[in-house]
Amino acid sequence: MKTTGRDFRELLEKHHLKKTDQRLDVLDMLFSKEEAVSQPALESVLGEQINRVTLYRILKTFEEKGIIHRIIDRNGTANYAPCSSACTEHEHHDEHVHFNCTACNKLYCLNDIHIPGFTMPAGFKPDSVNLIISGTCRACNKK
Amino acid sequence: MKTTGRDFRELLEKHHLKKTDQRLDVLDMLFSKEEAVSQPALESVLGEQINRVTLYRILKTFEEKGIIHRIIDRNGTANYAPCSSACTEHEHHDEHVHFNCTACNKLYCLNDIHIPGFTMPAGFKPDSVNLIISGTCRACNKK
DNA sequence: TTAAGTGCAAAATCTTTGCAAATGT
DNA sequence: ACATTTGCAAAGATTTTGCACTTAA
Repeated sequence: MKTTGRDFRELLEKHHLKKTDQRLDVLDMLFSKEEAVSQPALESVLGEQINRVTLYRILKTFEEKGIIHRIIDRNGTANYAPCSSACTEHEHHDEHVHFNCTACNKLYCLNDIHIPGFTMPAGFKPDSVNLIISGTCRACNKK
Repeated sequence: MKTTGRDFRELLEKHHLKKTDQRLDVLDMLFSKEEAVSQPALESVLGEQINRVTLYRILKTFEEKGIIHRIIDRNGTANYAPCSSACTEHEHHDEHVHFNCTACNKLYCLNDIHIPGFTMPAGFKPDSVNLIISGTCRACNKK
């Protein structure tokens, strides 16, 4: 069940979730990568160990608890990545930029890029900003 | 078939597409609104007149020709809106900001808001930027 | 022990594909 | 007339739901 150095038991405990092997596997996969992981990727890697339906439910639970956040890429596919520590059950703060590679389709979290404020037209009240830059990533540009 | 003042026949002609009633209906609906129209909305309004499969194909064709562009909203649902005149069959230039209302779920094109440039990490080559601001829109804030 | 979590089957959607019939030019 | 476009049926994919079984606490 646990394969990386990190232990996620206390993370689950903090959110009053039971520490099942399936949940630990999902956390293991999501926290071990630099980039966000697509739902299809999660399915193909964890498919042997976790039922597809269970995976849906785990991802939904984690998102509601503020453990991970969902980013829809330019194809409409769901991708998941760990939340910053500022996220709570009630509000997500993931206002960083994402980079979606048009070649390999990977979705990176660019935590260092700052999103500027925008002046909205009268009557529009902004809550959050979602910014995805498409292009070719470091790995693909080397090929 | 044609219900608004505008006639889209020459638009279709320009792109070497046949002027069918179904296509004119879709153009009619997309060009008559300030905001982008979701695929479900298109289906429910045009469902009597246009087969669901045909709608998929029309939207795909229009997008490929650079007549409309697709915006995936925060739920992963496809929305469509007319392209700016700068769009061609080969390249889309729709780098404006979209506003997705969390109450009514409408997706507005905010053509006046400028997207700034971003400094990318080494190795990442950006092609396009997709920026969606979520919040409550003018209409919903009045309620 | 028992509430929470999982797996399976099946339903409900969503999207694509193949082909025959209809339509625009 | 003929290539394009549409509609239907059906396949494929994705997501949700109900319920019985299992497991963590």
